[in-house]
Amino acid sequence: MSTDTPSRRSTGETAPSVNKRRAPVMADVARRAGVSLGTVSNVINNPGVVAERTLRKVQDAIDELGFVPNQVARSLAVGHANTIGFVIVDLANSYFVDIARGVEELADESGVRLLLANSDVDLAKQDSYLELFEESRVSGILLAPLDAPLTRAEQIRRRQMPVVHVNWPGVDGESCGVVVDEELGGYTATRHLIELGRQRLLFAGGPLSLSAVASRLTGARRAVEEEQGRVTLELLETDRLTVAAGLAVGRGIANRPPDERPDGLVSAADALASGAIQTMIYSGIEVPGDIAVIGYDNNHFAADHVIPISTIGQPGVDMGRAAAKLLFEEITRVPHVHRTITMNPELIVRESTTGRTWTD
Amino acid sequence: MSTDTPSRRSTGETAPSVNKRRAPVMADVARRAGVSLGTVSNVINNPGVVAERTLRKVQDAIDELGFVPNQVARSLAVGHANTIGFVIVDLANSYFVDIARGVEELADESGVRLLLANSDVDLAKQDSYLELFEESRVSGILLAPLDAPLTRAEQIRRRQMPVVHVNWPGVDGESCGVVVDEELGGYTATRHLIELGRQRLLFAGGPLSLSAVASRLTGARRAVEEEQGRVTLELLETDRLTVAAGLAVGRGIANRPPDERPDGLVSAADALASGAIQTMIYSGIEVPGDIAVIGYDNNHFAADHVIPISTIGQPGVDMGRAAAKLLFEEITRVPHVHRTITMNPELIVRESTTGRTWTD
DNA sequence: CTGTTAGCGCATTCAG
DNA sequence: CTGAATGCGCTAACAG
Repeated sequence: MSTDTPSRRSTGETAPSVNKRRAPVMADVARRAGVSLGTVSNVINNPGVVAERTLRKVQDAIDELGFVPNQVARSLAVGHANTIGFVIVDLANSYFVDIARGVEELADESGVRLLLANSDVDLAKQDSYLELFEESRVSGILLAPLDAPLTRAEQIRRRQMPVVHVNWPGVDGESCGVVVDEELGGYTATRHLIELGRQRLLFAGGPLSLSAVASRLTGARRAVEEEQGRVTLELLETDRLTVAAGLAVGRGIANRPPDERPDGLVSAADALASGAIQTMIYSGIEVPGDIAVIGYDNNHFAADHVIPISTIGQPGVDMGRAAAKLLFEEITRVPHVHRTITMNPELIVRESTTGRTWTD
Repeated sequence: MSTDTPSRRSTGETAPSVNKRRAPVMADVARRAGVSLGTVSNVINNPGVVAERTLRKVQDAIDELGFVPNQVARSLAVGHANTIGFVIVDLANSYFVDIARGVEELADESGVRLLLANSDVDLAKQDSYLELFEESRVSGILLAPLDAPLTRAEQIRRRQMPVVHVNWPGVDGESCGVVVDEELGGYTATRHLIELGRQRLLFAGGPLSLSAVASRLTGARRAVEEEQGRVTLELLETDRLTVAAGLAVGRGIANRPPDERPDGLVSAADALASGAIQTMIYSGIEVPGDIAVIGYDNNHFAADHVIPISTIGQPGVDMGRAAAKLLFEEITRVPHVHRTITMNPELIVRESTTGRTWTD
């Protein structure tokens, strides 16, 4: 056995082609270690079953050759990949990144690899990635879908590939999903302001065609109705849930006569709240003195705002874990009825409602 | 040929086991269409070569069976996957999401699929995903690495797997990389304030151990030195590049006597600038009247700020495209010397330096 | 404990 | 243009 570099064949090649070093395969390792192919397979997948001495011999051969097992071949042989795929509607939204983090935690614990794909709010791309994952024979697929018919996902599910939805309830009785109780979030936010004594509330957010916004509004209305007329709720629908839209909301409020302004603002998103707060402060309105403001989403910047923003936090990481758990159940065929797990949002109280600010 | 549901065998099975519907494979399609396996393969990969009539027959069989080609088997047979992998240091940073978008654009155009993995600023995870991609025999790997030795990446590269770095220069002469000229960005930002007539500048950012921050500072110093004493530059190192740190910066400025305040603030990040602007406004300092502020990164919220923030934009999408292009060159063995592509940042002028605000 | 062998599902010759 | 045969690299029996 030659001890020189294994990367170069000693058969004087006459062909002008590049001496393209073929990646070493198991057979090469077996030959070099002087054992059979099956044994090499065992040291990789079943080390406990092979003799210490053999194991070391093979390990050395692997190291010397720089052998990297071919997952593709492995997957073909075992019939599935030890991998799950996650198609995400919008990677720019930290909420989904949190979910991905949760999924990954559980995947790690289960020794499963997680592959991500960003559909970027594009149905065609979403479908394309779903197909890629199906064709790649991943063990299962997680889908944080965009607001559109999920025919491709259903099709895939019908072909026996486990698909679990995140931030979407799933098809009743046919698939699993993990969602957060948006209505409860809207209720909780509004209730918080009411308990602080606010009585003239304004709900800002939109478009209402977004089911999340609509649910939050429903929750807000329920909280107000419970007060039997002691509290009013005004609705201001916005085009989007952005800081820019929030600036406009704040401007609108500032332009009213002081006694016609709300004393509490329920904002359907932190970005909106941020914009509103910024313009209101700029206009001399005290937050929360004159108007208490609560946001929604617990975006990263909410805590670091001039006036830290009270908000409703979504348990992204926990949702990801829950979704991954459901998926693993389906993958391992653990008997379970398809269900939708609804998680509770969390009230996070900061200065935009309670009044202590960094200036104190 | 029975026309009833293809999913159920008509051979009365006596086994109690679940009637586990095996996913249809090419052979099933071939049998159903009454052609051979090779022909089915052709209609999928080489439709032009097969007769119209045969093609339709096979297509129908595929549809009826719900056949989904097995990429794993395909990859094994052809020796590689039509896929590239992108290991991203931090998905929560929109800069990298932009890069990913650029990569995907080019991948789409090339008919290559893109798989993402989030290393989440964790070296172990970064290595783990690099291994996954190598074992999965992707065509090539893109790596936006964290600030640590890239031994695993080099190892992989040495095994003939193309690896291109993004936001990292690459190993000189051995690998390719795409970076942005941070020093030029710092220079451009500072030059902008100087051209607006500002003379007492403050550079805020840190920690300086971050090479990006250090380079931006170097650029800022160069711009000031060119003025030969007409302009001064003060340095305020921060712990982090967050809104919270920016609030502190603003507070520090506000607490000074007015005549000791800078008249221009070069902030190493938009988040920092945002915090500073918010506290300064809150304290009655005019922006940009008293102090012009420029940020860095062109984060999404910079444009939607109370006072829209002038900033230095990094061409994330273009960087992604450039990196993908380099990778494809390596994959297709287009002869090319390994090189580092340095892209130029872009000055984006908004109200925090020029003075028009939404209140006008 | 180790060696042998038969597929996994598909692409790709090469004949017909 | 179509069909039969061979192999991609590995796992999983099974036999030794």
